Amino acid sequence: MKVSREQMAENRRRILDAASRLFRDKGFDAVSVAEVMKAAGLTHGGFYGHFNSKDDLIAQTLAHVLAADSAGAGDLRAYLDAYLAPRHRDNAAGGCPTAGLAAAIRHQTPAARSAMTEGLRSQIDRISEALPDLDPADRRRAAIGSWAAMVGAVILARAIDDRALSDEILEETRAWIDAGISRVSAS
Amino acid sequence: MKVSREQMAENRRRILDAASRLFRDKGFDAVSVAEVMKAAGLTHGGFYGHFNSKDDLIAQTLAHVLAADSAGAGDLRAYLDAYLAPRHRDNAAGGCPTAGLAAAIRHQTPAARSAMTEGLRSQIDRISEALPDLDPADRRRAAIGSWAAMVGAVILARAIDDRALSDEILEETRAWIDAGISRVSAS
DNA sequence: GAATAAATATGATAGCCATCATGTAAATGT
DNA sequence: ACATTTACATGATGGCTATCATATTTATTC
Repeated sequence: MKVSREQMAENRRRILDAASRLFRDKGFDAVSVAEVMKAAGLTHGGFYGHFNSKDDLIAQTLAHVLAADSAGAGDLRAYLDAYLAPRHRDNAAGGCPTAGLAAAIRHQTPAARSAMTEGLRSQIDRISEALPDLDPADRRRAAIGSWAAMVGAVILARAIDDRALSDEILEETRAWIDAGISRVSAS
Repeated sequence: MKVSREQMAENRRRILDAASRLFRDKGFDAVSVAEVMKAAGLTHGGFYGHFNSKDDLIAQTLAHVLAADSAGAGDLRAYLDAYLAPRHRDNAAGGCPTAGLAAAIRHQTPAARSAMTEGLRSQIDRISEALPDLDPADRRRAAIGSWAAMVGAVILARAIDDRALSDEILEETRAWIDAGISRVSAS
């Protein structure tokens, strides 16, 4: 049955939100279109009224979730603490989309890669701005190196089955980044 | 037709090698059993004489490739330079299995996760040993932080479609790690 | 060297999933 | 109010793929 304009807009948002969580949780391939629609409270039939294909959904979901991710790095230390924490590691569905999806984007369409590119660019800028006032080149370097370590650490921590080692990866990476940032601020 | 013992052993090796390259290149889901067998010069029929399932192949391939990966970190600076290089980024099929597969292991069987855990453990030890002689705790921290950044940087560099930004991610991460290691050695 | 065992080939099968076709009912515009 | 549009539901369909069944051919064993 037909629904109102606003209802349709809300449905679209629900689909994107559901897809975002499911993709982060299980990966692009392990989530079916029907599963996403069901999680959004609909059936699979209406899907192609909103998106051209599953690939299109993936690209739009990425743009959606990477844009929403814009919050965060105001207080860098607090962001670091929350990011490199067991709670974040254990909450992929609600966690950072970059940590959850970046590795899979290599195998996606150009539109998806493009969304990731813009998301990464703004994330680097955001972290850079949160760093202490110094030589812009040093800030950018620290932002890139720190972000790579954050994403890598969460990916590694999620990949292994040894809780103690996983916790250690998070904590030592946190301390390592912390020391690196202090080094920059102190120079 | 039946083949000799040694032929069978070589076939098994060929299957694992082919699987290793294909999985790194395209991901676990995008590679079919038949594709692996064909790349190994066989047909799909013989597969279940070597492995119990595709999941079994994945777990054994991981153990195989992570063990073979043992080389590397003798000269840490050289390893870093080669790892965080466009050539490595562009050669996923022949590159580091951790960078190529770690993120996907979250969705695999316990056996696969276990193989990854041991691989990560020994990689951290290897990097740690290659670091300058200092407080063991500092060495371990530097090894973990550096490895997280290396893996993260290659994953990010592969995810985006802007060559210049991708190159920058690699180079700045390299410089950032380099500075971090120097800091440890100098302390 | 005959008999047996076994590795691989060829050829199903069954299930999942993206996508399409069609029906239906409610919203929108006049 | 009526006609029309349209968002979504239900119900195919075709392709892919993991896995299994059976045949074939050759190593291994006695």
